[in-house]
Amino acid sequence: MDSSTPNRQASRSRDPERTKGEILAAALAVFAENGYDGARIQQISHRAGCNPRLIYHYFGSKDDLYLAALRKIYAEIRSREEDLNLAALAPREAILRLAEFTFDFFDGNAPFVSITRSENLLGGQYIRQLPEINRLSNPLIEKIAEVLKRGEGTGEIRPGIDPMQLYISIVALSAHHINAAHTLSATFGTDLTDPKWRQTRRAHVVTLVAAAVSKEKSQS
Amino acid sequence: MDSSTPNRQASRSRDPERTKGEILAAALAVFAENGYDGARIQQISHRAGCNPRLIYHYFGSKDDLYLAALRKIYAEIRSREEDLNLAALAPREAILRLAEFTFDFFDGNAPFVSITRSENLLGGQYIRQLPEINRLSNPLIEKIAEVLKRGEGTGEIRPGIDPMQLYISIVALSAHHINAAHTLSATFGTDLTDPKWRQTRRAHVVTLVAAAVSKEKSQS
DNA sequence: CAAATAAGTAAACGCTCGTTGAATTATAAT
DNA sequence: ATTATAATTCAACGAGCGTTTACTTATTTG
Repeated sequence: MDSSTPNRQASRSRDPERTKGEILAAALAVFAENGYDGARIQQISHRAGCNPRLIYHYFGSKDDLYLAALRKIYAEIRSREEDLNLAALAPREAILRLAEFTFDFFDGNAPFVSITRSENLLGGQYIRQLPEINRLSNPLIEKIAEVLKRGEGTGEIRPGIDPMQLYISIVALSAHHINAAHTLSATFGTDLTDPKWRQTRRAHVVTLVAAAVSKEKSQS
Repeated sequence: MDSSTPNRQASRSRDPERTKGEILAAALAVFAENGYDGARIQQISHRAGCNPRLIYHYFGSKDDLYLAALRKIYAEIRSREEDLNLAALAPREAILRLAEFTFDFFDGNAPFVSITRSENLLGGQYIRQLPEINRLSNPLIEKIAEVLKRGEGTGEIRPGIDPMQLYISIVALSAHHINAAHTLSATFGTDLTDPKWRQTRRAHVVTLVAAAVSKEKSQS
């Protein structure tokens, strides 16, 4: 009706895909900043610039939205993982490249680290509903195993290193100072979020990994 | 016993110290299991076997109770830290002992790991109110620095290792598989909470730290 | 013993938040 | 245009939870 123009704010243009995407992106940010329990539906909808009702229209519930966010960040990791071409590198170089890649990935993806933290706080009850994550992660371990085996053959790499243990160690060294940045910063009186500190940390981690996998020269 | 002297013998129904202690212990467990937001006052009081009102009677608010729990777990770490006598050990042995100690400490203190996780999720807003934690942690770094310096002198330890970076690495290697047990278990299809796996992990971490700090034999 | 004080209880208030019913408006098809 | 469909909005419900008021009961003190 043109007789009574509603004076309310101009309504959103209709673009379900964009709205859906904006909700998911906002959810990712809010869940990352506040965790599952701390995140507010209102906050997410506000950040997405939409009505709270739309979240239920498109995603059903807070749980399902969280699941979608979880699925998204792991999909992103998966796609990045494929960029790694470990088989084409010399064994020792491959491990170092993996360490650098992993460090930089976490360093530039605070939401991933945060949501992972939240999910672990919840006892993994949501990630357990996403069986595809397991299927997509095993190939990486196999690639690492292949690199280690190759390195043992050439004598570059100390034998007996378990690929999954090594990868978890690389993840640990790359993620924990982000995961526990606030408590560690308070504990040691140093700002672990400072880019300079992160740079120093990166060098330390790479050096440590290099020393850990390199074969020692005939310890007598 | 003199009947006129105030006797501290506990009466079943009235024992403020015991009640206070039970509330704090219950709070620790519940905060650890559910995080700050997920923890329920009712749940804590039920676990403590007391009326919810008593939590406010003794601690004031949920925030203050959480602060008390946070203070308690760090006090426990502090007291255990003192058991370490790094200066009395050979440099390389001292580092390995520190790694073992740290690993075992986290392995046996799930509440500490969990509450630390919760605190980081909250942006460190509570630990920032406990400045004593910093004062009590710096001595450890200084001890590590002394050990590393000594090790450089004897040639046992590779020069140039930063003590805080090393300690954070040890913490990372010891804590991350606990912190992220659920997501990593789901990701790799392996139960990281299994005691056998933890045993394997322990050996891997110690070996890795040993290789990382040991001086390489004249790499040309 | 009587008064004072502290421990412990019962019940509800007020607010927040996830969620939903139902109306409204824009877009697409007939 | 008319109709159908789906996107969007509005307002409110109902449950849960931190917190508080007011009360009861035990212990201590003079």
